Amino acid sequence: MTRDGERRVMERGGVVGLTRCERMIRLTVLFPDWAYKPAWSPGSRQVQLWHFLLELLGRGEGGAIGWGGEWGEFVIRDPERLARLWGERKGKPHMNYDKLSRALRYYYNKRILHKTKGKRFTYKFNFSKLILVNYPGHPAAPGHQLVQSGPLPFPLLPAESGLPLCGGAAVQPVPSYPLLLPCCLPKPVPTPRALHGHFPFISTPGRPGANLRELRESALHVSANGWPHKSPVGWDLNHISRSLFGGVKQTESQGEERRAGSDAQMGERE
DNA sequence: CCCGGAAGCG
DNA sequence: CGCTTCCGGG
Repeated sequence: MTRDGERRVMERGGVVGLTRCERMIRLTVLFPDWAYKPAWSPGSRQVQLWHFLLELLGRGEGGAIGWGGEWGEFVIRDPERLARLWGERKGKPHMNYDKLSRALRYYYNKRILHKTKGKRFTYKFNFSKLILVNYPGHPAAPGHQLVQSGPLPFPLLPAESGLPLCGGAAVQPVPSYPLLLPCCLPKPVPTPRALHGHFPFISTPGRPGANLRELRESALHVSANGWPHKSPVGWDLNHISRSLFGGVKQTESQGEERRAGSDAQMGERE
């Protein structure tokens, strides 16, 4: 005997027999498979550093790196060891923390990371720029590898409310319909001003039992696996990557750097 | 430690 | 493009 609405809510969406809490926690980060293809295989790109970091963080890789502090904050406990692991992954045997941290600093402009000042070896993910896939089912979508699952200290925020839906120890109540969808903003954005600084998520209209796949495809032009189509014209991962991270050189010549509120609350603000 | 410019590489 | 390497400066 179960509480109504707590179980079997989203079978069509891919969730079978999970409680609401389980669904809420079973948020998953998926990376495209090119991130794990060896560098020499055709059509592959190298793993990026932030992939690697999330991978280690998700595994609870003891010692070298771990979550700490606020949501999205992580501490590098053993910098040289982390650098060694990173160097092994990239085939750069002379990697060290000095070089790795330079790579991290390049993420500042791209707004993937920023530094939490005062705390040594402590950085913070800007999750509003990361592609997260709310994929509640166990098997990873075809073409993907599961790199992290389980409780995430991710500050997942619905685009409109700005309230955290799920985060680490303190889990907030969550609606019983699909939470978030991966949002890779299409290239011709109708209202760039309104979307500027928003989270790369779209929350569903609150239809219980709504079909995730339908919503994804209709609203976001992504395939069933949650990632965008490799459409003939410029809608592949290169463009996604550019539209999310690229082209943010941000010359502060005008002092017009003020971003629209929603992004600032997880980015610049403390 | 942390920051970013500069150059170079695949 | 996403680092890697190197480095002067704070």
